[in-house]
Parts: sequence; C-alpha cells; structure tokens
Amino acid sequence: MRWSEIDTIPCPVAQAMSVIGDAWTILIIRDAMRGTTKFDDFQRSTRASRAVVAERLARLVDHGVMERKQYEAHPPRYAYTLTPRGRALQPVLMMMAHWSETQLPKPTRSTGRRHTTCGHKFTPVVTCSECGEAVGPETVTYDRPRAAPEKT
Amino acid sequence: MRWSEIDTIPCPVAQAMSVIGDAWTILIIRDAMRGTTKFDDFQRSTRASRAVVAERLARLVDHGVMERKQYEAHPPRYAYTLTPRGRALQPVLMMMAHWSETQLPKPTRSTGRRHTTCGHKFTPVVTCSECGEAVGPETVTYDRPRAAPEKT
DNA sequence: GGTGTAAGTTCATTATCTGAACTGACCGTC
DNA sequence: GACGGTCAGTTCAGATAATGAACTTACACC
Repeated sequence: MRWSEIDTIPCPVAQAMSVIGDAWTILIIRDAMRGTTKFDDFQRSTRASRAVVAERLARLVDHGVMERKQYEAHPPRYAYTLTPRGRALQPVLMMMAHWSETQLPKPTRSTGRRHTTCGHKFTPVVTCSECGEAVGPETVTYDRPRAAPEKT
Repeated sequence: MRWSEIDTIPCPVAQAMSVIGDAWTILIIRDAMRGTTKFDDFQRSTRASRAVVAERLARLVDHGVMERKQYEAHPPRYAYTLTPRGRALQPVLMMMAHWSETQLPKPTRSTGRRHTTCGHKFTPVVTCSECGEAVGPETVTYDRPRAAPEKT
C-alpha cells in the first residue's frame, strides 16, 4: 500500500495518521500550540526543509487542522493558527510528551505542566467518562474488534 | 535537518517522534495492541511493504518498545510483543483514535471502548493527577517553555 | 542603496519506499 | 513424494519523496 492511500483504511488510528502521521507535521502542531504562527518560525524551529514545511502546512489547512489568514496585504503575510480541530489534538501531544518523559531514557527538557484551574504541577491521567477512574491498557476492551481477524 | 537526526532535539514530543514518528510504526503498534504478533500478520494488516515492516519492527525492538522472541526453533519463528514501554503507548493511541472519531468527517468503524472495572462504554478524558478535574488546551500552562524563544 | 524579514518556489542530488520476486525451512495432504 | 501453503525475512530495479541551497517577490527601515 502506498502512504497516500492510508486514508482508505477504516480505522480511527489510520485516519488520524492520514492527517498527522508524519514527524514534521507533529512538530509543526507542537509549535503552533506554543504560539508559533509564521512560516519562517515553523521552519526555524523544526529545521525541516522549507519545501516540507510548506507542504505540511498546506495539508493541515486542507484537513481543517490549521487556518491560514492573511494579516497583511502588502506584502502578503500569513498567520497559521490552529482551528478547534487542531486544538483538540492537545491531549494527543500531551500524552505523547508524557510517554517520552516517563518511558524514554534520554533526558528531555522538563516541561513543567501546570493546571491553571487548581494551580498544581501535574501529570496527565486518562480516565473513564462514566466512572471517573483511570483507564489503561489492562482495563479497556473493545466491543467490536476494529479489524476482522483476517479470515482463516 | 535530516529525519535521522530528530532524536537530537531536546523536546519530549520530538523524542517520541524519533521512536514512533511514522505512520507505519503507529499502525504496527496498533496491531500489536490488538494481539498481532507475527510478521506476516503485521504486513497483511498494515499493507506496508515487507521491507518497511521488517525495518520498523527492528527499530521498535531497538528502542525497547517491542520484544522479539523465538517461539519455534526449526524453522525459526518469532513473535513480536509489546514491552511495558510499548503498552504505555496505549493512552496515546486511544487519544488519537478518539480525536479521529470526534473531529474527522470520515466515518470509521466505531470501536466501542468499554471500561472493564465499571463495565460502561466510555470516552477517554484526560485529567489532572492532583485535582482530578479535566485538563485541556485552555487549562494547561508550561512553567518553562520547551524551546527558548530562538532569540530575536 | 544596502540590509533585513517574510513566504514561499525551484532544482539537482540523495535517500527512502514500493511491488514483486526470491530464499529456505518446514508442514500437511493427495 | 510432488504440490501447495505458512512464515520470516532479503534483494533489487524503478518510483517517489526529502534535502540543502539558492532564488524570487515585495516591502520596511536607515
């Protein structure tokens, strides 16, 4: 299968991959969450090639994850900002960062996550919307397995 | 910057990307979480090329995300299973799937997530480890911005 | 007029991926 | 005992994508 056909797989993980399944794309979204809006800033921060940054930003705009707004007419200048759909990726990036910090050996700059409503430093915990208790690999099942067991 | 040097960026998101920052890698991990263990099953399910599957599995083993165990000597047969480090990625994949289901227009096979300890169907909610309340893009700040503002 | 910023585009070279075939060691069966 | 099937890869030519660097356009400041 070709990478450009990944969006034909009827699985939510594959669908997410068809939009954000690329390291440069993730780094661009990470930057956008920190407040980066300008093309050159995305390029400087990610250090991906300019062509890749241009292509990825265009794809994110196509998928409704980012918006491109002209903030100056002469010369034309654009700001890239996350849409609600893009901001909804924050939990994904947060869990990804948390996995890195707790599971990978290489030390990274501690991010010092703080919850503004209670004021404490915290770690993110995924919980059940119904009972409020933590959920994890051992306490989740899937009613309908996402891929049929491939026959045989 | 070259993609192979992404692990030099001191940011937890970039570090995660250096291990799992590839669509085929994510699909392989998704399969492993469903119970897939055999090379050919990973290949059939992801439909990535065999060379890519071989390369990605080897990389995951290198990074301690998966284990390769010989379960048969003649002929040599191997089972790939997630290590604790790999299973710790479950919240990341779950939030990714949840994002797809709630934010993307394309319908995917509903996964029917169920919490075994309370028995209910649920949606995952990220909460604060200190106060237990939900956290989201609007209620998190970072004490130390992860990238210094690049000067000027 | 010179320097700088911004948002890209273009291009030759390099790297990576694809699809398909091939290997080798077995097993079941007709 | 020849034929097909499973499993875990490897190999390779051709296609596709990424890289770094330079270039473009349009202005602003001094």
